[in-house]
Amino acid sequence: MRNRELANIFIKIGDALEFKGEMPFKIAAYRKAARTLEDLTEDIEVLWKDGKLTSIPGVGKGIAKKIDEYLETGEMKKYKEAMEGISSDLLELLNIQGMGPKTLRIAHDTLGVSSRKDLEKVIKDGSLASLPGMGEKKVENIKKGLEVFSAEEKRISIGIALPLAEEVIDWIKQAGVERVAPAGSLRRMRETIGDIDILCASNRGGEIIDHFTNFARVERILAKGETKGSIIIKEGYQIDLRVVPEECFGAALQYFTGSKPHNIKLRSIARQKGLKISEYGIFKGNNKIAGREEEEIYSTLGLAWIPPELREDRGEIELGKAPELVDYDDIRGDFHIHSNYSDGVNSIKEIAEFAKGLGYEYIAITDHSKSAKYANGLDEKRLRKEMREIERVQEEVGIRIFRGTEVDILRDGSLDFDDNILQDLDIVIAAVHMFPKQDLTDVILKACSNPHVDAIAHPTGRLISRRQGYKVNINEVIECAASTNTALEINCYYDRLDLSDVNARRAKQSGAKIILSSDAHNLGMMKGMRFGVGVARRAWLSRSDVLNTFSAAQLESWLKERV
DNA sequence: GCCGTTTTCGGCCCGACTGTTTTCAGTCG
Repeated sequence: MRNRELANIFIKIGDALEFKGEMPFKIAAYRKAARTLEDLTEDIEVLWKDGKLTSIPGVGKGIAKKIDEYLETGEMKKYKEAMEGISSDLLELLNIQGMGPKTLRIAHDTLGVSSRKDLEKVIKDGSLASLPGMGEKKVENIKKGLEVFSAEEKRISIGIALPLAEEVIDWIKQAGVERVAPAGSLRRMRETIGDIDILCASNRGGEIIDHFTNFARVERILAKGETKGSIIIKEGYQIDLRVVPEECFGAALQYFTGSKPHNIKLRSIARQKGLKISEYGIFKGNNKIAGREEEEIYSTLGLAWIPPELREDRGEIELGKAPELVDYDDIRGDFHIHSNYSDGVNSIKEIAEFAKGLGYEYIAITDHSKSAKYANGLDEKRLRKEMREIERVQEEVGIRIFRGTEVDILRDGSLDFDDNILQDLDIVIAAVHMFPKQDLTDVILKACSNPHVDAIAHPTGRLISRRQGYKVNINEVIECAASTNTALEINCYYDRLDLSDVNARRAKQSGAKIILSSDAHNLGMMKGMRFGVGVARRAWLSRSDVLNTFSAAQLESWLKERV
């Protein structure tokens, strides 16, 4: 899979051309192609071999030819040409807030700035401020931007951002406003969030913003005006609040939810109809014809309302109607929970009662297997004991509990338990818990092909905040899962969200079933399911793709039939 | 460089804000 590799090349070409002052639309074309490639569920090499490159949106004759050249020869003339006299260190500087292509160009040409160090130097010695069009304040902004830039990229997991946003929304509501909502990538349920965007309807902007900036954990107030406030809280996250009049709320919500490519496409549709969209509404000439409700924005353009999770310009607009997506209310159970038999903190009974309180029809208890020493993994004897306890609790609490295990996949692809005990369990999820340098694709494929394995847990092993995951060709795993009718897990723990939305969408297209699992080690973690639902929706999964929407009886027959 | 109920050329989303200017360019979302 070389999609990302090609996407990165086109991103660099875009940056390089921007630096060189090339036509903006050409630059946008490369970036659009890059983005499409990143999101593409098909393998670019397959499309290439089939001669279907130009069927990819944003890929025309020109870019197709460049992809062809690159896949054929490993090189791309256009890339070399664009990068002539330009280093990656230099292009990196374009990511600094306040530093655009024009500013970088002039700093490079007149002061020889081509790296972060150079930039720091010309800020310090005042030469940057002396350039035409520059001044002290601009330099100060770039300096601040450089500080943020240096502090590593800081995106927050949705699992941290969403509860935080809800806390802030509660605070804003105390100022006596009704309509307050998250916007931006948070509302689109992206896996990670840059800044937290919140939108509010009121005619008392200044007053609301004032109240907002008095939030308990404010560290610094960045901006405080009549319509917009911006704070940084103690944890280091930026939160922006915008206040608009009630009659603009829908338009503003649509606008600030984005994504940018989605909005661009909507606006071009509006333009074709002789309309104009802004965050204040849809206008025909000077007449506002929509804006209070978000649905109006879409319906005025002749479209059905589109769920925020889909708004990425990945075909959701052309579709004409919203696809049926799995919803949090559809979730009837949880497939991956640890009890105090291994490394969880709660008893099976506590878990069962809590699950019942969540409205679940069933859960699976899946403690670690014996090799997972660090997690107090169960040997066969303890697992048998646990199975008996599960049966008792099931009777007592009155919720279906599947007797399960999260069995370790060992280095040679064999499982940590033998068939004798696996066949006595209701559900077996298998997982890798090691991080060797070697590629684990074959190891996972072997486990996936084992008829006793019903699902592969956290298939790539990534942790959003701190590790990439093991070396694995996830597309091969997806294909294998589809062909062996083995489910793939979306692990809903906020720092995993593994599968990612892109991989989950690939899984759907391959026909693999998906399970959502909290991987809970305590009761609170069981509520993390909603983050995984976000991933599933972003992956366009419908109810029939997700086993958690099945009834207990349907599941039992699925588990029986798949072997 | 892409693309097509204004089609194979001539368009390509829109507005706010900022800081530098003295009417606007650059940057951002």
